[in-house]
Amino acid sequence: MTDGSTLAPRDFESLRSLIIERRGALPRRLAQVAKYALDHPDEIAFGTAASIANAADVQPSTLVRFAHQLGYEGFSDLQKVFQERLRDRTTSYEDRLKALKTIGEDQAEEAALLDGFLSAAQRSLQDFSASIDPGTLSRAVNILARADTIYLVAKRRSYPLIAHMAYAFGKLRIRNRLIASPNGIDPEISGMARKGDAALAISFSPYAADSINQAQTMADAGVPVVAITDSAFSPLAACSTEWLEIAEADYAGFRSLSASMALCMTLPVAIADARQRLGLEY
Amino acid sequence: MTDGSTLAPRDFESLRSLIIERRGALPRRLAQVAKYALDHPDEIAFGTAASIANAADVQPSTLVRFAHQLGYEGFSDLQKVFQERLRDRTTSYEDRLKALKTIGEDQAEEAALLDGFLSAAQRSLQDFSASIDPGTLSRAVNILARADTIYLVAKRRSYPLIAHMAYAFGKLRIRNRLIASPNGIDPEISGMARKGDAALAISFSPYAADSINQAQTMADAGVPVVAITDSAFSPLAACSTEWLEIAEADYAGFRSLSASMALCMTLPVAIADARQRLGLEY
DNA sequence: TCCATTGTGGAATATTTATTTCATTTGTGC
DNA sequence: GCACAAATGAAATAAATATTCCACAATGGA
Repeated sequence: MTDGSTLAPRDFESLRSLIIERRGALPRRLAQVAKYALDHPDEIAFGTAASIANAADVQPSTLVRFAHQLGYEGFSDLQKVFQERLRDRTTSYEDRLKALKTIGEDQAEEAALLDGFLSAAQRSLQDFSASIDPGTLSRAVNILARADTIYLVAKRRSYPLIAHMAYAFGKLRIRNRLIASPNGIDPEISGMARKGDAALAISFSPYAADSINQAQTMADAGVPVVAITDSAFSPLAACSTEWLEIAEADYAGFRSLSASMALCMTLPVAIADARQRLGLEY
Repeated sequence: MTDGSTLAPRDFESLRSLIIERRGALPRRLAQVAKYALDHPDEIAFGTAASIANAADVQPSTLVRFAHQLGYEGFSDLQKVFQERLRDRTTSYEDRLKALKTIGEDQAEEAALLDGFLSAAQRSLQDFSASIDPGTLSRAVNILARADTIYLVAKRRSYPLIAHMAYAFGKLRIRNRLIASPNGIDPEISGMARKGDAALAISFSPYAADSINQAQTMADAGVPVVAITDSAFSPLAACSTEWLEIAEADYAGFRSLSASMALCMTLPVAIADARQRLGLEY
């Protein structure tokens, strides 16, 4: 049954090549399945043998034969490859891994790590790009564009993000106040926010208590809070006026910041744009 | 079983809202499933009741109850909604642009900006991944791994990067000193570096004079300097022992930080690894 | 503190789904 | 046109997966 000489590909791209290569030599029904599989990979990933067989106008048993022909244990085994493709619809791991093999032992260690972080970053970008809701983003920008002063809250892991925003806001001449005092007066600073201002808070699990407190303080004072966080159940989402969700991929125990960073670059520019459009100048 | 008053949502977004809305009123295990479902939608789409139950640390029957609670006929019915979400997930640029066209005028503005920053980030990652030299990276890690204290230099645009490194080094218990004093004693701090220490400096064009000076000071004191910069002609490259080149793509006047950030995540982990491998403990 | 109600784990059951088997058909070389 | 091998369809079987059921635990009100 299984074609001993050929190992079944475990990634979609190799499988694709294999199918294209074999296609000509395949009997009628199997060729029909081959065509269908390449034309409707999503169907293969989600469908059942019966539903796919029906859609491709063959018998379920033909699907199993097709899988065997390519060296898989069965149809389910083949199907997994199609599913993987959707799971990490992102980076072609192969190219990367192949590249890694060509360099020396000792160097490979570091390169592999870098690779891990690069692909986590890539994954984050892709996921975020697919999940962002333009309406929420638009409303968030609108809130911040109308603020007199924007108070910036983020600690620990999120701090680099807000540090960048403080920089960008500065360059764009947008009045802002970073709540990160070396002398411990953060609560007092957040206490200065008043109606007409707005706050931008960033916090990911495990949420820094200080961030939550400061955001809450400002929310209580009637200051609209825009939050960037990683879950609908984040305490930050609870006290915010609008919140943007980002789920970053992680690697080696550190979560990527790339998607968040892209968002943090967007906001200042979008706010500056909105102000110009609305004729708001501060 | 089925809650007659509520119709089960047939699209992911509605379902998502429904889950968020109901979450508070749900019993413990069901709430646990709710959280897991929103945090790992892909798992729900592809997994089996058993595998998901295991991952979410509940019983399969709980999944069925959860589905019933929301008005579905069973878990499989609920799962379909999660699958649909992936089926028509648009990933290609064209689809994305189409999507942009279908959303409102005002919202498109912000979405387009975000899209620009996201793709600049992606480009940076790709370019960097292709251009990095594993040998240089390896040597840089080696220098830093042997340092007693690592002095960190970066201002302005590069500051978020070094801020992250200070965080990561801290978590990994790697002694470091961030040269960013609120009271203006940066020159004095960089003067403290001595043989046995090392410096890590980041600067991109236009190079901040302070960064260059401080790096130079330490280099003069015989401290090895690892630099991250954007050109072979950077003044930072001139005074460094090893330097890593990163050319970030830019958009709307702001350069991406994603590739640099990935590198900045890699270094601390790589250094910690190298120390363990070499038996160096500080 | 007790009872009633709701929630939960785990095993039993039902259902769906993949796989194998086998009789029949189709194609190919002689 | 015959014999043989390969391919195919359809049904039987095996495996997997979802669902239900029930005993027990936790919770909240009297």
